[in-house]
Amino acid sequence: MARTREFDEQKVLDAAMRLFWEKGYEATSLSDLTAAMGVQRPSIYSAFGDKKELFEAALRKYNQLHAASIRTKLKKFSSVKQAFRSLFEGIITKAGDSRPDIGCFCINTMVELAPHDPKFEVLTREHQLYLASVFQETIERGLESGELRPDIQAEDLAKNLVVSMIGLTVMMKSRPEQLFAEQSIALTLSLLD
Amino acid sequence: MARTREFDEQKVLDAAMRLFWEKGYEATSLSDLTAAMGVQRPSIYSAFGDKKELFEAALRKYNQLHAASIRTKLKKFSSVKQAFRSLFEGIITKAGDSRPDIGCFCINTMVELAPHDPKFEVLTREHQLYLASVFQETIERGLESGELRPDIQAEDLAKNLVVSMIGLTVMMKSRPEQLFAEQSIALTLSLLD
DNA sequence: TGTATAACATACCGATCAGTAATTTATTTT
DNA sequence: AAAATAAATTACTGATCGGTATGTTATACA
Repeated sequence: MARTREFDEQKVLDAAMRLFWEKGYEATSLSDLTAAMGVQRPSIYSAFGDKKELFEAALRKYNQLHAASIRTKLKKFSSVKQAFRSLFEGIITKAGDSRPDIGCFCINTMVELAPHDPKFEVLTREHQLYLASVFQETIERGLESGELRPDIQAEDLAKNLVVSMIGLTVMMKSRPEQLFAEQSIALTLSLLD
Repeated sequence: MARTREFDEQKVLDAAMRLFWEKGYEATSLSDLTAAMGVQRPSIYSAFGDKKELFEAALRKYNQLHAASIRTKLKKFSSVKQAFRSLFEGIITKAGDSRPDIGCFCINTMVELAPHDPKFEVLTREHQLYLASVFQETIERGLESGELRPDIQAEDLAKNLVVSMIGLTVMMKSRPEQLFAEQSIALTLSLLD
Protein backbone atom coordinates (compact mmCIF):
# COMPACT_ATOMS: atom_id res chain seq x y z
CA MET A 1 0.00 0.00 0.00
CA ALA A 2 2.70 2.46 -0.88
CA ARG A 3 4.99 3.71 -3.57
CA THR A 4 7.94 1.52 -4.56
CA ARG A 5 11.52 2.66 -4.13
CA GLU A 6 12.92 3.89 -7.42
CA PHE A 7 16.60 3.37 -6.68
CA ASP A 8 18.65 0.25 -6.06
CA GLU A 9 19.90 0.48 -2.48
CA GLN A 10 23.06 -1.47 -3.23
CA LYS A 11 23.89 0.62 -6.26
CA VAL A 12 23.54 3.96 -4.51
CA LEU A 13 25.38 2.60 -1.47
CA ASP A 14 28.13 1.61 -3.85
CA ALA A 15 28.31 5.18 -5.12
CA ALA A 16 28.45 6.52 -1.56
CA MET A 17 31.19 4.01 -0.77
CA ARG A 18 33.34 5.20 -3.66
CA LEU A 19 32.92 8.83 -2.69
CA PHE A 20 33.73 8.31 1.00
CA TRP A 21 36.61 6.09 -0.06
CA GLU A 22 38.08 8.81 -2.24
CA LYS A 23 37.41 11.89 -0.10
CA GLY A 24 37.04 10.65 3.47
CA TYR A 25 34.24 11.37 5.91
CA GLU A 26 34.69 15.05 6.69
CA ALA A 27 35.49 16.22 3.18
CA THR A 28 32.39 14.54 1.72
CA SER A 29 29.25 16.68 1.94
CA LEU A 30 25.65 15.63 1.67
CA SER A 31 25.48 17.60 -1.57
CA ASP A 32 28.38 15.56 -2.94
CA LEU A 33 26.55 12.41 -1.93
CA THR A 34 23.19 13.30 -3.47
CA ALA A 35 24.97 14.16 -6.72
CA ALA A 36 27.01 10.94 -6.82
CA MET A 37 24.20 8.69 -5.64
CA GLY A 38 21.55 10.26 -7.86
CA VAL A 39 19.16 10.27 -4.93
CA GLN A 40 17.56 13.19 -3.12
CA ARG A 41 18.58 14.07 0.40
CA PRO A 42 15.49 12.87 2.32
CA SER A 43 15.60 9.54 0.49
CA ILE A 44 19.14 8.99 1.75
CA TYR A 45 18.08 9.70 5.31
CA SER A 46 15.09 7.39 5.12
CA ALA A 47 17.10 4.58 3.56
CA PHE A 48 20.39 4.80 5.47
CA GLY A 49 20.00 7.19 8.41
CA ASP A 50 22.33 10.12 8.94
CA LYS A 51 25.75 10.77 7.42
CA LYS A 52 27.67 8.69 9.95
CA GLU A 53 25.33 5.71 9.53
CA LEU A 54 25.61 5.95 5.77
CA PHE A 55 29.38 6.03 6.12
CA GLU A 56 29.27 2.97 8.33
CA ALA A 57 27.11 1.08 5.84
CA ALA A 58 29.54 2.06 3.08
CA LEU A 59 32.54 0.88 5.07
CA ARG A 60 30.88 -2.44 5.93
CA LYS A 61 30.19 -2.98 2.27
CA TYR A 62 33.77 -2.11 1.41
CA ASN A 63 35.18 -4.47 4.00
CA GLN A 64 33.12 -7.33 2.59
CA LEU A 65 34.19 -6.61 -0.97
CA HIS A 66 37.80 -6.07 0.06
CA ALA A 67 37.98 -9.29 2.05
CA ALA A 68 36.52 -11.22 -0.86
CA SER A 69 38.98 -9.59 -3.23
CA ILE A 70 41.93 -10.52 -1.03
CA ARG A 71 40.73 -14.12 -0.70
CA THR A 72 40.32 -14.37 -4.46
CA LYS A 73 43.74 -12.92 -5.18
CA LEU A 74 45.41 -15.33 -2.77
CA LYS A 75 43.59 -18.37 -4.12
CA LYS A 76 44.54 -17.50 -7.67
CA PHE A 77 48.01 -19.02 -7.29
CA SER A 78 48.90 -22.52 -6.23
CA SER A 79 52.22 -21.10 -5.01
CA VAL A 80 51.80 -19.21 -1.77
CA LYS A 81 54.97 -17.21 -2.36
CA GLN A 82 53.70 -16.18 -5.74
CA ALA A 83 50.31 -15.30 -4.31
CA PHE A 84 51.73 -12.86 -1.76
CA ARG A 85 54.17 -11.40 -4.27
CA SER A 86 51.31 -10.77 -6.66
CA LEU A 87 49.23 -9.19 -3.89
CA PHE A 88 51.97 -6.74 -2.92
CA GLU A 89 52.97 -6.02 -6.50
CA GLY A 90 49.34 -5.19 -7.16
CA ILE A 91 49.39 -2.52 -4.49
CA ILE A 92 52.44 -0.92 -6.06
CA THR A 93 51.41 -0.99 -9.71
CA LYS A 94 47.68 -0.36 -9.37
CA ALA A 95 48.37 2.81 -7.44
CA GLY A 96 50.52 4.34 -10.13
CA ASP A 97 48.06 4.54 -12.97
CA SER A 98 45.63 7.21 -11.83
CA ARG A 99 45.32 10.22 -9.58
CA PRO A 100 44.26 10.35 -6.83
CA ASP A 101 45.45 7.18 -5.19
CA ILE A 102 42.54 6.40 -2.92
CA GLY A 103 44.26 3.44 -1.30
CA CYS A 104 42.18 1.33 1.07
CA PHE A 105 38.93 2.68 2.50
CA CYS A 106 39.40 0.76 5.74
CA ILE A 107 42.91 2.10 6.28
CA ASN A 108 41.73 5.63 5.51
CA THR A 109 39.05 5.22 8.16
CA MET A 110 41.53 3.82 10.66
CA VAL A 111 43.43 7.07 10.34
CA GLU A 112 40.54 9.53 10.14
CA LEU A 113 37.90 8.14 12.47
CA ALA A 114 39.11 5.17 14.53
CA PRO A 115 40.94 7.29 17.13
CA HIS A 116 37.85 9.42 17.71
CA ASP A 117 35.01 6.94 17.41
CA PRO A 118 34.90 3.54 19.17
CA LYS A 119 32.54 2.16 16.55
CA PHE A 120 35.09 2.62 13.80
CA GLU A 121 37.94 1.56 16.02
CA VAL A 122 36.20 -1.82 16.36
CA LEU A 123 35.10 -2.03 12.74
CA THR A 124 38.58 -1.38 11.37
CA ARG A 125 40.34 -3.57 13.94
CA GLU A 126 38.12 -6.52 13.12
CA HIS A 127 38.88 -6.17 9.44
CA GLN A 128 42.62 -6.32 10.11
CA LEU A 129 42.08 -9.35 12.31
CA TYR A 130 40.15 -11.01 9.54
CA LEU A 131 42.79 -10.27 6.96
CA ALA A 132 45.41 -11.69 9.32
CA SER A 133 43.41 -14.92 9.58
CA VAL A 134 43.11 -15.16 5.80
CA PHE A 135 46.85 -14.61 5.46
CA GLN A 136 47.53 -17.23 8.13
CA GLU A 137 45.38 -19.83 6.39
CA THR A 138 47.22 -19.16 3.16
CA ILE A 139 50.59 -19.55 4.86
CA GLU A 140 49.43 -22.79 6.45
CA ARG A 141 48.46 -24.03 3.02
CA GLY A 142 52.04 -23.42 1.95
CA LEU A 143 53.33 -25.24 5.01
CA GLU A 144 51.16 -28.28 4.36
CA SER A 145 52.13 -28.47 0.71
CA GLY A 146 55.78 -28.26 1.67
CA GLU A 147 56.34 -25.09 -0.34
CA LEU A 148 57.31 -23.14 2.80
CA ARG A 149 60.01 -23.94 5.35
CA PRO A 150 58.44 -25.96 8.20
CA ASP A 151 59.93 -23.70 10.88
CA ILE A 152 57.91 -20.69 9.69
CA GLN A 153 55.63 -19.24 12.37
CA ALA A 154 52.41 -18.83 10.42
CA GLU A 155 50.69 -16.59 12.95
CA ASP A 156 53.56 -14.12 13.32
CA LEU A 157 54.23 -14.02 9.61
CA ALA A 158 50.57 -13.42 8.79
CA LYS A 159 50.38 -10.46 11.16
CA ASN A 160 53.66 -9.11 9.87
CA LEU A 161 52.36 -9.23 6.32
CA VAL A 162 49.24 -7.32 7.36
CA VAL A 163 51.37 -4.56 8.86
CA SER A 164 53.55 -4.44 5.76
CA MET A 165 50.50 -4.26 3.54
CA ILE A 166 49.10 -1.36 5.54
CA GLY A 167 52.43 0.43 5.47
CA LEU A 168 52.87 -0.07 1.74
CA THR A 169 49.31 1.04 0.97
CA VAL A 170 49.76 4.24 2.99
CA MET A 171 53.20 4.95 1.58
CA MET A 172 51.89 4.68 -1.99
CA LYS A 173 49.69 7.70 -1.31
CA SER A 174 52.78 9.88 -1.42
CA ARG A 175 53.59 8.42 -4.86
CA PRO A 176 57.13 7.25 -4.18
CA GLU A 177 59.36 6.09 -7.01
CA GLN A 178 58.61 2.60 -8.23
CA LEU A 179 62.09 1.43 -7.22
CA PHE A 180 61.60 2.70 -3.68
CA ALA A 181 58.37 0.75 -3.33
CA GLU A 182 59.90 -2.40 -4.81
CA GLN A 183 62.87 -2.25 -2.46
CA SER A 184 60.70 -1.60 0.55
CA ILE A 185 58.81 -4.86 0.18
CA ALA A 186 61.67 -7.07 -1.02
CA LEU A 187 62.67 -8.14 2.48
CA THR A 188 59.07 -8.60 3.59
CA LEU A 189 58.55 -11.10 0.80
CA SER A 190 61.89 -12.73 1.60
CA LEU A 191 60.39 -13.81 4.92
CA LEU A 192 58.53 -16.45 2.91
CA ASP A 193 61.74 -17.97 1.56
CA MET B 1 57.16 52.33 14.13
CA ALA B 2 54.40 49.93 15.09
CA ARG B 3 52.93 47.77 17.79
CA THR B 4 54.83 44.65 18.83
CA ARG B 5 53.38 41.16 18.38
CA GLU B 6 51.98 39.90 21.67
CA PHE B 7 52.19 36.16 20.98
CA ASP B 8 55.12 33.83 20.39
CA GLU B 9 54.81 32.58 16.82
CA GLN B 10 56.48 29.26 17.59
CA LYS B 11 54.29 28.62 20.61
CA VAL B 12 51.01 29.26 18.84
CA LEU B 13 52.22 27.29 15.82
CA ASP B 14 52.95 24.47 18.22
CA ALA B 15 49.37 24.62 19.47
CA ALA B 16 48.05 24.55 15.91
CA MET B 17 50.32 21.61 15.14
CA ARG B 18 48.92 19.59 18.03
CA LEU B 19 45.34 20.32 17.03
CA PHE B 20 45.82 19.45 13.34
CA TRP B 21 47.77 16.38 14.42
CA GLU B 22 44.93 15.16 16.60
CA LYS B 23 41.94 16.09 14.45
CA GLY B 24 43.22 16.32 10.89
CA TYR B 25 42.77 19.16 8.44
CA GLU B 26 39.07 19.04 7.62
CA ALA B 27 37.82 18.37 11.14
CA THR B 28 39.73 21.31 12.58
CA SER B 29 37.88 24.64 12.30
CA LEU B 30 39.24 28.14 12.57
CA SER B 31 37.26 28.50 15.81
CA ASP B 32 39.02 25.43 17.20
CA LEU B 33 42.33 26.98 16.21
CA THR B 34 41.73 30.41 17.72
CA ALA B 35 40.70 28.74 20.98
CA ALA B 36 43.72 26.42 21.10
CA MET B 37 46.22 29.02 19.93
CA GLY B 38 44.87 31.80 22.12
CA VAL B 39 45.09 34.15 19.17
CA GLN B 40 42.33 36.00 17.35
CA ARG B 41 41.40 35.06 13.83
CA PRO B 42 42.88 38.03 11.93
CA SER B 43 46.18 37.61 13.77
CA ILE B 44 46.40 34.03 12.53
CA TYR B 45 45.82 35.13 8.97
CA SER B 46 48.39 37.92 9.15
CA ALA B 47 51.00 35.68 10.74
CA PHE B 48 50.52 32.41 8.85
CA GLY B 49 48.19 32.98 5.89
CA ASP B 50 45.06 30.94 5.33
CA LYS B 51 44.10 27.59 6.87
CA LYS B 52 46.03 25.46 4.37
CA GLU B 53 49.19 27.54 4.79
CA LEU B 54 48.92 27.31 8.56
CA PHE B 55 48.51 23.56 8.23
CA GLU B 56 51.57 23.38 6.02
CA ALA B 57 53.63 25.37 8.53
CA ALA B 58 52.43 23.06 11.29
CA LEU B 59 53.35 19.97 9.31
CA ARG B 60 56.80 21.32 8.46
CA LYS B 61 57.39 21.98 12.13
CA TYR B 62 56.19 18.49 12.99
CA ASN B 63 58.44 16.85 10.42
CA GLN B 64 61.47 18.65 11.85
CA LEU B 65 60.64 17.68 15.40
CA HIS B 66 59.78 14.12 14.39
CA ALA B 67 62.98 13.64 12.42
CA ALA B 68 65.03 14.94 15.33
CA SER B 69 63.16 12.66 17.72
CA ILE B 70 63.85 9.62 15.54
CA ARG B 71 67.53 10.49 15.22
CA THR B 72 67.81 10.89 18.99
CA LYS B 73 66.05 7.61 19.71
CA LEU B 74 68.32 5.72 17.32
CA LYS B 75 71.51 7.28 18.68
CA LYS B 76 70.52 6.43 22.23
CA PHE B 77 71.72 2.83 21.87
CA SER B 78 75.12 1.63 20.83
CA SER B 79 73.43 -1.55 19.64
CA VAL B 80 71.62 -0.99 16.38
CA LYS B 81 69.35 -3.97 16.97
CA GLN B 82 68.40 -2.60 20.35
CA ALA B 83 67.84 0.86 18.88
CA PHE B 84 65.31 -0.35 16.32
CA ARG B 85 63.62 -2.65 18.82
CA SER B 86 63.23 0.28 21.21
CA LEU B 87 61.85 2.47 18.42
CA PHE B 88 59.19 -0.05 17.44
CA GLU B 89 58.35 -0.96 21.03
CA GLY B 90 57.85 2.73 21.68
CA ILE B 91 55.20 2.91 18.97
CA ILE B 92 53.33 0.03 20.56
CA THR B 93 53.44 1.07 24.20
CA LYS B 94 53.16 4.83 23.84
CA ALA B 95 49.97 4.39 21.89
CA GLY B 96 48.23 2.43 24.58
CA ASP B 97 48.23 4.92 27.40
CA SER B 98 45.83 7.59 26.21
CA ARG B 99 42.88 8.13 23.97
CA PRO B 100 42.83 9.17 21.24
CA ASP B 101 45.88 7.68 19.60
CA ILE B 102 46.91 10.52 17.33
CA GLY B 103 49.71 8.54 15.72
CA CYS B 104 52.02 10.41 13.36
CA PHE B 105 50.97 13.77 11.90
CA CYS B 106 52.86 13.12 8.67
CA ILE B 107 51.23 9.73 8.15
CA ASN B 108 47.81 11.22 8.90
CA THR B 109 48.48 13.84 6.24
CA MET B 110 49.67 11.23 3.76
CA VAL B 111 46.26 9.62 4.08
CA GLU B 112 44.07 12.71 4.25
CA LEU B 113 45.70 15.21 1.90
CA ALA B 114 48.55 13.73 -0.13
CA PRO B 115 46.28 12.08 -2.74
CA HIS B 116 44.42 15.34 -3.33
CA ASP B 117 47.15 17.96 -3.04
CA PRO B 118 50.55 17.75 -4.77
CA LYS B 119 52.13 20.01 -2.16
CA PHE B 120 51.44 17.53 0.60
CA GLU B 121 52.26 14.57 -1.61
CA VAL B 122 55.78 16.00 -1.94
CA LEU B 123 56.07 17.09 1.67
CA THR B 124 55.10 13.70 3.07
CA ARG B 125 57.14 11.74 0.53
CA GLU B 126 60.27 13.70 1.33
CA HIS B 127 59.84 12.99 5.02
CA GLN B 128 59.65 9.25 4.36
CA LEU B 129 62.74 9.50 2.18
CA TYR B 130 64.56 11.29 4.94
CA LEU B 131 63.56 8.73 7.54
CA ALA B 132 64.76 5.98 5.22
CA SER B 133 68.14 7.68 4.94
CA VAL B 134 68.39 7.98 8.74
CA PHE B 135 67.52 4.31 9.08
CA GLN B 136 70.08 3.39 6.44
CA GLU B 137 72.86 5.30 8.18
CA THR B 138 72.00 3.55 11.41
CA ILE B 139 72.11 0.15 9.73
CA GLU B 140 75.45 1.01 8.14
CA ARG B 141 76.74 1.88 11.59
CA GLY B 142 75.82 -1.63 12.68
CA LEU B 143 77.54 -3.09 9.63
CA GLU B 144 80.74 -1.19 10.29
CA SER B 145 80.82 -2.16 13.94
CA GLY B 146 80.29 -5.78 12.98
CA GLU B 147 77.07 -6.05 14.98
CA LEU B 148 75.07 -6.84 11.85
CA ARG B 149 75.64 -9.62 9.31
CA PRO B 150 77.80 -8.25 6.48
CA ASP B 151 75.42 -9.56 3.80
CA ILE B 152 72.61 -7.27 4.94
CA GLN B 153 71.39 -4.89 2.26
CA ALA B 154 71.24 -1.62 4.19
CA GLU B 155 69.17 0.26 1.64
CA ASP B 156 66.48 -2.38 1.25
CA LEU B 157 66.29 -3.01 4.98
CA ALA B 158 66.00 0.69 5.78
CA LYS B 159 63.09 1.13 3.38
CA ASN B 160 61.45 -2.00 4.68
CA LEU B 161 61.66 -0.70 8.23
CA VAL B 162 60.05 2.56 7.16
CA VAL B 163 57.13 0.68 5.64
CA SER B 164 56.80 -1.47 8.75
CA MET B 165 56.87 1.59 10.98
CA ILE B 166 54.12 3.24 8.94
CA GLY B 167 52.04 0.07 9.01
CA LEU B 168 52.48 -0.37 12.74
CA THR B 169 51.69 3.27 13.49
CA VAL B 170 48.48 3.11 11.47
CA MET B 171 47.45 -0.25 12.89
CA MET B 172 47.82 1.04 16.45
CA LYS B 173 45.01 3.49 15.75
CA SER B 174 42.55 0.62 15.84
CA ARG B 175 43.91 -0.29 19.30
CA PRO B 176 44.78 -3.93 18.65
CA GLU B 177 45.70 -6.23 21.50
CA GLN B 178 49.27 -5.80 22.73
CA LEU B 179 50.12 -9.37 21.74
CA PHE B 180 48.90 -8.78 18.21
CA ALA B 181 51.14 -5.75 17.85
CA GLU B 182 54.14 -7.55 19.34
CA GLN B 183 53.73 -10.51 17.03
CA SER B 184 53.29 -8.31 13.99
CA ILE B 185 56.72 -6.71 14.37
CA ALA B 186 58.65 -9.75 15.60
CA LEU B 187 59.65 -10.85 12.12
CA THR B 188 60.43 -7.33 10.99
CA LEU B 189 62.97 -7.00 13.79
CA SER B 190 64.28 -10.49 13.02
CA LEU B 191 65.51 -9.10 9.70
CA LEU B 192 68.30 -7.47 11.71
CA ASP B 193 69.51 -10.81 13.10
C1' DT C 1 55.81 64.35 21.99
C1' DG C 2 53.19 63.71 17.95
C1' DT C 3 52.52 60.72 14.00
C1' DA C 4 52.74 56.74 11.36
C1' DT C 5 51.92 51.96 11.48
C1' DA C 6 50.96 47.43 12.69
C1' DA C 7 48.80 44.25 15.95
C1' DC C 8 44.73 43.96 18.45
C1' DA C 9 39.52 43.00 19.12
C1' DT C 10 34.76 43.00 17.48
C1' DA C 11 31.65 42.10 14.40
C1' DC C 12 30.36 40.82 10.28
C1' DC C 13 30.30 38.54 5.27
C1' DG C 14 28.26 35.13 1.81
C1' DA C 15 28.54 30.25 1.36
C1' DT C 16 27.88 25.92 2.82
C1' DC C 17 27.01 22.58 6.34
C1' DA C 18 23.83 18.47 8.11
C1' DG C 19 19.28 17.66 8.68
C1' DT C 20 13.97 18.26 8.05
C1' DA C 21 9.07 20.14 7.26
C1' DA C 22 5.75 20.33 3.86
C1' DT C 23 3.94 19.01 -0.44
C1' DT C 24 3.36 16.20 -4.52
C1' DT C 25 3.49 11.79 -6.86
C1' DA C 26 3.06 6.99 -7.45
C1' DT C 27 1.70 2.38 -6.05
C1' DT C 28 -0.38 -1.26 -3.32
C1' DT C 29 -4.37 -2.93 -0.93
C1' DT C 30 -9.10 -2.77 0.06
C1' DA D 1 -11.89 2.91 -8.36
C1' DA D 2 -10.91 4.82 -3.75
C1' DA D 3 -8.28 5.13 0.28
C1' DA D 4 -4.04 4.61 2.51
C1' DT D 5 0.71 5.03 2.62
C1' DA D 6 5.38 5.62 1.47
C1' DA D 7 8.69 7.54 -1.77
C1' DA D 8 10.17 11.65 -4.32
C1' DT D 9 10.67 16.62 -4.71
C1' DT D 10 11.16 21.24 -3.23
C1' DA D 11 12.47 24.43 -0.28
C1' DC D 12 13.79 25.57 3.95
C1' DT D 13 16.04 25.61 8.92
C1' DG D 14 19.58 27.25 12.33
C1' DA D 15 24.37 26.57 12.78
C1' DT D 16 28.82 26.82 11.35
C1' DC D 17 32.22 27.29 7.82
C1' DG D 18 36.60 30.09 6.13
C1' DG D 19 37.76 34.61 5.56
C1' DT D 20 37.64 39.86 6.12
C1' DA D 21 36.20 44.87 6.84
C1' DT D 22 36.31 48.09 10.39
C1' DG D 23 37.55 50.38 14.30
C1' DT D 24 40.73 50.56 18.46
C1' DT D 25 45.04 50.29 20.97
C1' DA D 26 49.82 50.24 21.58
C1' DT D 27 54.54 51.06 20.13
C1' DA D 28 58.57 52.58 17.32
C1' DC D 29 60.50 56.45 15.15
C1' DA D 30 60.78 61.26 13.55
